Amino acid sequence: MAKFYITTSIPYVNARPHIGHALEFVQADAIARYKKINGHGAFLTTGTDENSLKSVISAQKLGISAEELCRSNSKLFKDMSSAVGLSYDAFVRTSVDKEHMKTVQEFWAKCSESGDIYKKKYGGLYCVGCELFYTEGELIGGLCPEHHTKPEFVEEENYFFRLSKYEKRVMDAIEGNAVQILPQERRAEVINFIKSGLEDFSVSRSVERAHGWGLHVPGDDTQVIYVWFDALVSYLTGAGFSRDKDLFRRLWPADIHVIGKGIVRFHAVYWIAMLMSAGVELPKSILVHGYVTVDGQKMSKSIGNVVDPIAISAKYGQDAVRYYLLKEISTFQDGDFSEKALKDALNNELAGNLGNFINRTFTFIGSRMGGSIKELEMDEGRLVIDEAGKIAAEVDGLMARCQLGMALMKIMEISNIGNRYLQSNEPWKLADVDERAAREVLFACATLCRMIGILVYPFMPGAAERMLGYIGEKPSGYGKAVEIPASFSIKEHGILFKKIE
RNA sequence: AGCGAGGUAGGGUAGCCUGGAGUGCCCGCCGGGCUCAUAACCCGGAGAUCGGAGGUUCAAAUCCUUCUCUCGCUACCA
Repeated sequence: MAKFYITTSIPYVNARPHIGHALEFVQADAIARYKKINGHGAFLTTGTDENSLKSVISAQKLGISAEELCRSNSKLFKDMSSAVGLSYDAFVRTSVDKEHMKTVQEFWAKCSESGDIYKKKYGGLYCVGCELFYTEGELIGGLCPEHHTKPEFVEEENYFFRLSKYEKRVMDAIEGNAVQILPQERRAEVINFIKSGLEDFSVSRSVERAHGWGLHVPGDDTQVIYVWFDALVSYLTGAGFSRDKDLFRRLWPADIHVIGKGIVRFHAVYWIAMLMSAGVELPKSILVHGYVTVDGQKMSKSIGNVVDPIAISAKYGQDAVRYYLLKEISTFQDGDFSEKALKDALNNELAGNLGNFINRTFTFIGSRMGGSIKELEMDEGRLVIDEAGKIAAEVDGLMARCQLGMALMKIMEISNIGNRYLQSNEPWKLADVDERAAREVLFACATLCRMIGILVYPFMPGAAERMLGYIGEKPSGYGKAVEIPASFSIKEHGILFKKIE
């Protein structure tokens, strides 16, 4: 049975979800839905990363327990998932999910059995205020960039992971595209990084330094597992690593990890080596998106321009937000979010162009054709359908390469073709002179509407379902998009996208 | 500093690999048309020395060299 396993990264819970998180969720979801609808039995895992020291510190600042902070913020991420329509199959909460804890410890044990985990003294410049180690380069004038105090040298015995041992094998996996990294620039970055040599890294912290928060190292109560080691393993947890061996065998290896550019190394180097060590198959690809600015500025609390995806979805609708994120923001590069641009996209492109095309077609069939229309010999209509069909094929090709924005742009072209076709043939005039010719135009337009509905489903599932519902259909595989139905019978239809303001 | 990516009309992009009239798309702007439709839609127009300079070529946004500017990565940091 075909399968497709896809993951999002699991966000930290020390802050609320922002539009950047939404971008990643929506990208992953669009790919997952595309696969699902085309018969690939997609399975999507997401979750929240809760075992970080930052959870404790943020909770302290708020005067609540870490458990409470994790619970409430994790819920916000779940809320955001429904707000943007992320159709996940597993949601891993790393601090409460028993399966996850079990998986992490099993995974740790496997790496340990391979002889890749050992104890070593680790010393570094430690800022008591931040409760973090800093590298020389991060300090400003030898002082902590946050607190402007001089960090002290602290030594601690930690467990280390033998990353160095896997240098060559990781390089081979990346260079040989056993693990494919998209886009190419990121792949080059990773290769460059590996070339500079891989050093072992610390995979545990003392319980004191972690404030007792986090998962214990198996057989050592004085140490907790480093958050990265823990968070990455959530991908296995979601797939059923220790819960359901059959499921795991079917799902793993992951087909795509969708991540942000800031965490490429952890996935493309650390994670790959960890999996090698544990004797688990490698993920097939890693899709790296960029960061989102807001009105041209970096999002930050101090500027106060952090965009809340839940609120924005409530205001403009899930489909419009998904449309904007997927089309206006490049799949791979940084992009900008502005509420004005979102509103313009909704009003002009979704309502004006797409929604209006659907509406004028179906309304006309309703008022002049008695609500239904049968296939007939077509001449120009056939050409128009073929032209749109070519675009549909291109969309499929773009999706296969995860070119989401381009694919969506192509779909919108079909709506353009439809509007143009209507305008140049004027069926509202034609119907009085040549009823058959008018029917041909409308039949072709209805075919385009259906095509759009099927193609657009991964991007805007809600709108697609409504669109197809007007003709009594449900979303289906892309192969069906180019079929020409024997007839259309228009059910009641409403306004697909309402303009705002 | 090293490595990587990029600089195309007011803004955002595609085209570059596999040279062939600046070719396309979205937003914005100007003019016209239409009235089936969500004051939507359609057509036309203005606006670019395709970052600068050299070179290869009958021909360069596209290939080569160089300069310049922007951005990313350079280890324990979501």
